[in-house]
Amino acid sequence: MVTTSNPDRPAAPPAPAPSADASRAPAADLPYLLSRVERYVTAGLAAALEEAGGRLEEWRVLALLAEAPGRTMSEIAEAVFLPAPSLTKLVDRMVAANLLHRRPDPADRRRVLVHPTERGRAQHARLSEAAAAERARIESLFGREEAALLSALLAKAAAAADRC
Amino acid sequence: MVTTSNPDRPAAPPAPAPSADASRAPAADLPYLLSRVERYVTAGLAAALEEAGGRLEEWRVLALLAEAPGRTMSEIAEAVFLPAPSLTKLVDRMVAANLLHRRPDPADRRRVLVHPTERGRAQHARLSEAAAAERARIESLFGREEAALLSALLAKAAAAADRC
DNA sequence: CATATATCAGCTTTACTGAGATTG
DNA sequence: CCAATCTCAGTACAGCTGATATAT
Repeated sequence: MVTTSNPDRPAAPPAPAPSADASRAPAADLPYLLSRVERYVTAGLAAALEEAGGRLEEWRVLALLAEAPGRTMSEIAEAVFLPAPSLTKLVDRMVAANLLHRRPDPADRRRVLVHPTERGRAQHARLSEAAAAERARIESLFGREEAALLSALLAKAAAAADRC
Repeated sequence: MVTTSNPDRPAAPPAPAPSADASRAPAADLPYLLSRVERYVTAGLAAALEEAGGRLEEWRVLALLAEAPGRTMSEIAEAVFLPAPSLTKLVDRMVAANLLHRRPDPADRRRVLVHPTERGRAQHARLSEAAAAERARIESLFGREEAALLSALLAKAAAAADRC
């Protein structure tokens, strides 16, 4: 060990400061916890979808269009957390795979409306099974009531963020 | 093009299905809401830190080491959500900027223990001011009680995930 | 000898940026 | 003429994978 006369050791590694105010500690603040839980949940969902033969972003696009077909590229990009150029490439691939097709918006021909194909809907149904199973696993892990409360709080937070 | 008699139009774009069970809708499920709120909060935090002259990952490393200096690369990587090779490069840059220094672990010389320098601690203090201001903004936007409840639920969820 | 830690190196993917084309 | 939408091209950065060096 030697300890090398190092003055930088105010806390033990496993339990840093349980008595002090936890609002200062990175492990307890809201942004950090959000990132940590989001990473865990998203990684699990991505793994479940991968095992079912799809990708997370692909499933998000299909789920959005299953809910309401005919969205513009801008709307889709915002909803699936992708920058516009990245979404263009993703949709290119999904069109090539016969999961989507593009159609110019008759009301504003600058826009392109994206629709799922028959195969896209089938893929969405297949992937949604895997997603539902994973969601059930997460809810059971977190606790049904806690998960429901968490969703409600996050929905309120998202709405507040949308209002700016 | 050619309209091609396409039967793909089951729902209207603006209000898809307000009466049906919302558990199926992507906009209401836990993984999606987590990602959405996490993106918003993280983007705001990153912007605040950028304005204060730092980067998000850099601040996370400094905050972790302020709490408990002398962590290994593996521990840091896990805590700041970076793959090991990326963290190596980040620590390289921070060492070059005189924010950190590496020291071989005397107890296990495969390991490297990373410590903040004086300048690193000063940078951490500076960035933490910006982070605290942004956190206060978020808590006020979400509501103090809601934010506190959200943090508590996320902490429980993170603990459950850690237990596997 | 097998395992763990950290780094390196090559490849791939993605994001970012600014430009261009089309339409409103 | 200006703004908005989408796409494209070029650059830079990050991630992934496997390999390497060192130490346990």
